[in-house]
Parts: sequence; structure tokens; C-alpha cells
Amino acid sequence: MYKEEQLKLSSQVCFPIYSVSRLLTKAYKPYLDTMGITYPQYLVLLVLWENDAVTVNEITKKLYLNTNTVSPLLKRMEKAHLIERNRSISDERSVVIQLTSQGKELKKVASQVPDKLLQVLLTTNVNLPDIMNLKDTLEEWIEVLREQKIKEIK
Amino acid sequence: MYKEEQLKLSSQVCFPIYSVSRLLTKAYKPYLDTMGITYPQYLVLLVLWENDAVTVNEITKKLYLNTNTVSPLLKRMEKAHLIERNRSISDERSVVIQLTSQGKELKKVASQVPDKLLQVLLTTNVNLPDIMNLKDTLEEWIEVLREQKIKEIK
DNA sequence: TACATTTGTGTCGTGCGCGATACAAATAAT
DNA sequence: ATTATTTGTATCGCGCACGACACAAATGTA
Repeated sequence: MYKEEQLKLSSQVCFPIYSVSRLLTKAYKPYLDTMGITYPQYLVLLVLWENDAVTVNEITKKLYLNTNTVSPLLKRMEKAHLIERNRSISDERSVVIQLTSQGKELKKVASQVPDKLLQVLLTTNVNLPDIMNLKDTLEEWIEVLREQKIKEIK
Repeated sequence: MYKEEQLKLSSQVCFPIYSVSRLLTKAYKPYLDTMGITYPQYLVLLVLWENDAVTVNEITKKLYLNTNTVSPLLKRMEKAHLIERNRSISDERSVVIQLTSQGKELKKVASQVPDKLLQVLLTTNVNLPDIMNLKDTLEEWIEVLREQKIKEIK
């Protein structure tokens, strides 16, 4: 019975993605710790370093996160003096997020992060096979999706 | 300056994994809701359906989760009458997790989940390009890792 | 046997992540 | 001009995730 096979942990597509996602966030941690930020906060900073003065709404859209996740997160970042939160003049509903000098300063430290992460992934913390397996699983899955898509169109 | 490029959200490898992971958990939600469970709880059930009478430690290893995540989770599942928690006789430190009849019963409902998830992914909730992009990003990344690995060996 | 170390499980605190809900500002409709 | 709807942000509650830490049972050592 093929249903039995589908319910095995090893044949789950989402599980490796879920696992690797957490694994990667953990790999970032030591470097983000020195900057005093978390991974989601790092993502917000990436957005702001690319384009300062962004509304909360724009951040939620870029990061695919809900307001009720981002709002408290931004408040913590404001408390840490990384950003400023100001109501927009043109639209009183919007809150404009801007980097403080401290937030801008962090970019220099952060510029080392991608390379360092690569190094740590090459050594001990994350093993390559896990990532490879994720890739294989995704490939199989996309194949299934493609076939199904074709059937649907017919 | 290539560091500038590396710090763009679009060139981040972990971000699509992180996003797609949340996206997939959300896709599961309506089906798991009808079963009254969450995604991590579903993962625990997958383990138990494959092999009943498993210690907490074995679950943490299979799911790559910490005890301090799994312990409260199992307590909630016990409260929901899905599992039983009993101290092992052979080793008083170990806690053996077993399915209740209700927990076993859920397997029948769950057997529909993988197919239904595939259906929902084909329709509206998740768009294929997101997944495809994740695959592409992973491929590039693995390429970089491979090259670096070779350099290291030399 | 006495003591040190390891192992398995658990609590606590903090930060997400999100559904449900609230609320005021902006916009649309009548 | 009033009223209804939409939009942008935020609070609340719950369930993870995990680092730090606690503690008892099991194991190793002198």
C-alpha cells in the first residue's frame, strides 16, 4: 500500500527543508551573536542596507512575514538602537523604518558573515550530505509537480 | 565590491529555505487543523506510526530537535490523548512514548494528507516558481561548496 | 564502596511565527 | 457629507525552537 510509504519520515519532502532551515539559522547564530542580533533581525537589516527608509508593510512583503511578527521584532530592534520608527507624514497609518548610525555601522561587520558562514559549513557544523539530500528530494518533488501540472492542463 | 552583492537579500541562500519552510508548514496547516495537531506534532506521529514505543531521546535524534523542544510538545500531545508517556523499567531515566488508540486512529486520516498537500500546492497556496528558485539557489550553492571543498583538500 | 562523570529528561526565559482580533487613518461608495 | 470598506499597524495568545541550567539515574573510576 503506497499510502504507508508516503507516511514515512524519510519520504517527507517538507521535513528536510524544515530541518535544514533550522540547521542554517543555527549556523548563522555565532556570527549574529557577536552583532547582537537574531536571524530574522539580520534579514530586516539586509532589507534596510539595500534600501533605507522602508515602511513596515514593505518589509513584511520582502520577507514574506506577517505584521504581527515584524512589529514586535522591529520594536526590539528599536530598543537595541539599530533602527528608528517614525509615522509617515504622507500617510499617518504607515510607519517608516530607518537605520540608526549604529545600524549602518553593523553592515561592515555583516559583510564578513557570508564568507564566514561558508567556511563553517565546510568544516563541522553542517554536513553537506544533508543539503544534497534536500536537493534530491526537491528535484523528485518538482518532477511530480510537473507531471501533475501537465495532467491538469489536459 | 563583491561584499555588497553578497549582502543583498536576493543572493542569500538561507532566506529562500527559511521562507519555503514556513510556506510549507502553512500549507499543511488546514489538514493538520482538522486532526487537531501542529506540524512538529505531525512529525512526532510519523515517527510513532513507523515504530511505536520510542524514547524521547530517539525522537529528538530522528527529528533533529532538542529535548527542551520535544518535552513540552509531548506533554501537549499527552494532554490531547494522542500518546502515553511512561518511564522505562530498564532505564529509569528514559521516557517511552507510545500511541494511544486515538493516536493510532489518526493515521487513517493522515494517510490522505500527502496527496491533499500535493493538490493544494498545485493550485493556489504555494507557487511553483518559489520552489524552483530554491532549487536553483541550492544548486549554485552546492557548486560553490564543491569548489571550496576541492581547494581545501589540495 | 565512594566519588566523579555521563546520560536522559525536564524547566525557564527569550524570540520568533501566526491566527484572531482591534483600531485608526485613508479611500470608496452613496 | 455620511457611511461603508479597505489598508497599515499593532496587541494577545499559543506553540514552537533553543541556550542555559537543573537534577536524578546510570555508568565509570579510584
